[in-house]
Amino acid sequence: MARPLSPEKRNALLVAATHAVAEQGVLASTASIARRAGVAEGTLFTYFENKDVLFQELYLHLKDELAETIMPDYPSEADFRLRLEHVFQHYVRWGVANTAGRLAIARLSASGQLWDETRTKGMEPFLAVSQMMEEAVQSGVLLDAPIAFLYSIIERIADTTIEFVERQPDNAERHRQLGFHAAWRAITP
Amino acid sequence: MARPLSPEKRNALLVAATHAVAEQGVLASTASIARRAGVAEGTLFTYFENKDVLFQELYLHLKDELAETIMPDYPSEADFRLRLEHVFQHYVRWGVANTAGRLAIARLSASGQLWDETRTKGMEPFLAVSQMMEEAVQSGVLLDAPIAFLYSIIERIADTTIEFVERQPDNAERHRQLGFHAAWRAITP
Amino acid sequence: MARPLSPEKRNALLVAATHAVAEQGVLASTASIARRAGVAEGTLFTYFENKDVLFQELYLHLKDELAETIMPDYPSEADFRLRLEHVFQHYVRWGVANTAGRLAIARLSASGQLWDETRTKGMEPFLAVSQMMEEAVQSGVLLDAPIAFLYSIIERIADTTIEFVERQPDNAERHRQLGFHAAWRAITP
Amino acid sequence: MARPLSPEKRNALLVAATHAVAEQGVLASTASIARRAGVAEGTLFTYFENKDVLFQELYLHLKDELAETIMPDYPSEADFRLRLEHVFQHYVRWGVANTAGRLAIARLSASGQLWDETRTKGMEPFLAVSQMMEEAVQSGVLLDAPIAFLYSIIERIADTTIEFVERQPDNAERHRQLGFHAAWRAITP
DNA sequence: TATGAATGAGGTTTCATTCAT
DNA sequence: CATGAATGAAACCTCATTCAT
Repeated sequence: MARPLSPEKRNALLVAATHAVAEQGVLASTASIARRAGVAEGTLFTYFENKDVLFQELYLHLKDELAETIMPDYPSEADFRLRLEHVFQHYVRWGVANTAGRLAIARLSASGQLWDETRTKGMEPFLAVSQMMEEAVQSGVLLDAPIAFLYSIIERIADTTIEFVERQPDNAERHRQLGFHAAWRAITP
Repeated sequence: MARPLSPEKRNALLVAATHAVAEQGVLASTASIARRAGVAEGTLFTYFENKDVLFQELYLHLKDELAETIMPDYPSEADFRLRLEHVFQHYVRWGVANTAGRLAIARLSASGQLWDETRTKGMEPFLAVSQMMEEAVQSGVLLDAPIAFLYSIIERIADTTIEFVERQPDNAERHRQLGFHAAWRAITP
Repeated sequence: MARPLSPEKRNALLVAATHAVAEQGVLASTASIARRAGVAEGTLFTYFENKDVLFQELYLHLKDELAETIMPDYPSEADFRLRLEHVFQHYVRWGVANTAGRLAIARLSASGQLWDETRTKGMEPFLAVSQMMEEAVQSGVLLDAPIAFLYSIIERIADTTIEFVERQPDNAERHRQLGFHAAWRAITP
Repeated sequence: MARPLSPEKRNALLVAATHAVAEQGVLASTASIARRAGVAEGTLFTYFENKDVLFQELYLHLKDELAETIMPDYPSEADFRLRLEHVFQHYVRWGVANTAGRLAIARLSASGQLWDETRTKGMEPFLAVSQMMEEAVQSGVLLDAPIAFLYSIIERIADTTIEFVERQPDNAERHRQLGFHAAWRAITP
């Protein structure tokens, strides 16, 4: 079966794309991404049909990575607050440890080049979280609002928290607590 | 460069750029912007040195527009909560009435093409707000956190609010109240 | 109105394309055509939307050129044989004087890249000829066959004649007479 | 190169190439030909040194196929007219039954990519025909002209005949007679 | 030998910018 | 100053060919 498609090469391309997009946004050239990944320009196109598709797959890859940080030891039995704090703090942890990934997601998300379908697919791995929030809304623990609204608020406050942890790493712990408290207060009655 | 002959033309270019960037992000071509503005391709470059500069000036222009919505009847004598609510609700009002402008700001802000200097300049018209927040922190009304952190949270919750008002215009009033309450609770002890 | 599109430049591009296509067929690169025409690579695309369109327009341009050789002093009052001989001999004259043009037409025509619409349009300037042939068929001077069939035969014999005139220029006159006699006998009962 | 392992594969490639060239001319990609033949991209190059060589061999292969239709029961003892009619009608028969092959020959022949050597080689299997014509010229049955000229005329009229038989299959017989009569009249005094 | 991923030169086209009009 | 044709670097992508498997 000749040389099989190499997962390492595909990964190298995604990593290269992550950094390129983090730095230059969607203006990053396919040539620069290939160079960074250490493959020929043409090779990029055996792994990704075209630049647009590369961006969609990159977004999904990063979301999956994030999900893998958050979901594995998600405490599905704990109380709502602990579960949310788990999500929040793991989100922040990933964001801090993964500046490029976080930036790339933000750049792609706001670029105007992301397909609706991609955005929707990117939410799938977090299904358990939104289900939990739905329950929490019904039980009166969370504000009576669309969960997308509540989720969005948490996400935004987490993003802000990440930024401040990065700006002042010494105060990391304080910002993370501040951040979660703000988020929790924001979405509870 | 200093005082171009036609403020109308400059404005038409900024309006065109707003819509083009809202739709296609920084990949919008200068030609498409000029066409939209009803001027020749080359004319764009007599009003803006190059594409990068156009983007910086567009960002500042939009921030100024936003400031003009928020600041004129800012109730500098009212209590902190009222002042903040003024800012929040006017921000939301502008955002809802100015989808393209809001999107363009978001796209530029996350594009990786915005200069730090531009970002800083964009905050100047809102000086009174941050001063107020600083006082509020000192007087214990707001959380003891960097005001940039608090401001960022408000901004993000306001953005989220705008999105939901746009998605469900019928529930506009409810979302605006929900939004402000969430923001207020998030940043107060 | 700035610099107007230059007919000279457009013509230079068509001439360059004629020679490039005559030499290398549709594999001729747009870059090589632009270089030959003495313009920048990008300029080609301000005159022709893309390579395909260039080829269609080139074909029509060459057909027009041919028509201008044949049609101006077309003896519409002469008898059928004289009229046909006029067409035949002028066709041959143009072909001999215009090797590149003739080759380019042949290459394009057999390339599989020519649109049906283009082929149809290319026949318009020769309307008077096909009308004459139709009359001649009805009056019994020509074979009772589709005129397209008859026309095609004349064309092919003329092409063959051109080739032999080119191979043996000394026998030009003889070949031209031979060619027309063959054609005339072929299509008359 | 000399004796490839699988004549079936080589043949599949030639058949695939015939159809690909008939449809897209010399712009047909080697990948598309390989796919059509049901072999891997690289395999094409174990059977044909490169794309150019593939085209030359394809042309010769098709000419051989044509020769095999015409030559086997060539009536070498019949009179000139019958012999020529045999050639003409078998040529037409092959062309009608082999649209792709006929088109491929035409595309290659006019592509500008065919080597002179290839064109010459392609005429070899028809040697008997040109010898017969030479005799016929000498005996005064055919026009006193270069036999290449006469042959070319027959070929062109046969091509035209094929086209019209394809366009109007109902009139096949009529067109074939019309065609041969035209050809015969064209080349006899 | 057959496969198809890998390569990178080169193809077409876009586009920011310049400059003749 | 306004125009838009002209420019050519550079973008994306294709594709003939090579080569590891």
